[in-house]
Amino acid sequence: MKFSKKSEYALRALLELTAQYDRALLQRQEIAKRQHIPIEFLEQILLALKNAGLLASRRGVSGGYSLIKPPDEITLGQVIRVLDGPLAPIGCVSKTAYQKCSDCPYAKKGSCPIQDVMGGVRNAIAEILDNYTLKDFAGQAAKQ
Amino acid sequence: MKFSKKSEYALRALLELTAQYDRALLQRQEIAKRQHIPIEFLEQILLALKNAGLLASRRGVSGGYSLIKPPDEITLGQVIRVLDGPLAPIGCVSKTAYQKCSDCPYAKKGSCPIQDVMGGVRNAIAEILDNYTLKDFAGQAAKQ
DNA sequence: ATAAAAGTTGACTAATTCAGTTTAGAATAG
DNA sequence: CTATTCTAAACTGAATTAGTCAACTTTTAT
Repeated sequence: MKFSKKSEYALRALLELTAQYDRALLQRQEIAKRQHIPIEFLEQILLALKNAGLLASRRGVSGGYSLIKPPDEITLGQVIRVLDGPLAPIGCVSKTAYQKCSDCPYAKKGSCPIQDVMGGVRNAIAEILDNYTLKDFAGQAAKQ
Repeated sequence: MKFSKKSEYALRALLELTAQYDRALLQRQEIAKRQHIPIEFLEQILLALKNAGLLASRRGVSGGYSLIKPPDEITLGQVIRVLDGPLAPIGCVSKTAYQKCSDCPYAKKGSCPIQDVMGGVRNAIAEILDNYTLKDFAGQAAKQ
């Protein structure tokens, strides 16, 4: 029931990119240095975020990465789903990646006690992460 | 961010043991058959639950397993921690198994934006699972 | 034009975890 | 005694995690 290092690094990298929003591009070297993230691993993460439509990048001498949308339009839920997949603790209660359970004896019946409680858990998690934006997130960091 | 099969099977097995509470012992064979769980894998799980002090067992001809406490004194949170470890999505916000983060640049400062939000997530999950007992859980199943 | 900086892509790997199997042993009822 | 049932631990194959490495391609300052 843990988030991966990828998600954690992604959030830390986005903290830097949020602080830099509307200013110059930020290079992966700089992000890696400030957040102590192995640069080659960070690369993979930034690429995934780019492919998910959250970041823009420019190559060449003064290239780098930037947020493609304002920080208050990107939620932590979006970010984590890119790196770690669905938030739901079991497949059969996921809203973004539902998977029916094959071997569960309650699957055929009207309802399932596990689904009931795990559905509640997934909603509680999503309620927080889908309503918490990078702006909120970086606001916390800036207050220090 | 998923629970393991072990946790799921454990909950399903405990559903059977709860229904059987205060009656004869229930054998792993029977549990495996009713819940479609591979019996050798189920064994491991029952053993873990026993070692955690949730089940009693007796060997021999009419042996089997039973709950060691009334169903309303066992929470899903307890069960899941036995099989999957702490509920917290990252180590540094766990209450039952805190681990300080080594490489995070916020670790030394007063507070960390990741800890703030992930602490909220951990509390939301624990709020549900630590207040939901096997009795509640099996009550859902019985209503079908 | 060209070299250097920077991002892109994909393959690779070591360690760990997951899900399950196998084997051997110990307790108990009849 | 012996069949039944739990106990315990080692083992395995597949998948995932957390990186690393090498070989590009693109951009742009000079």
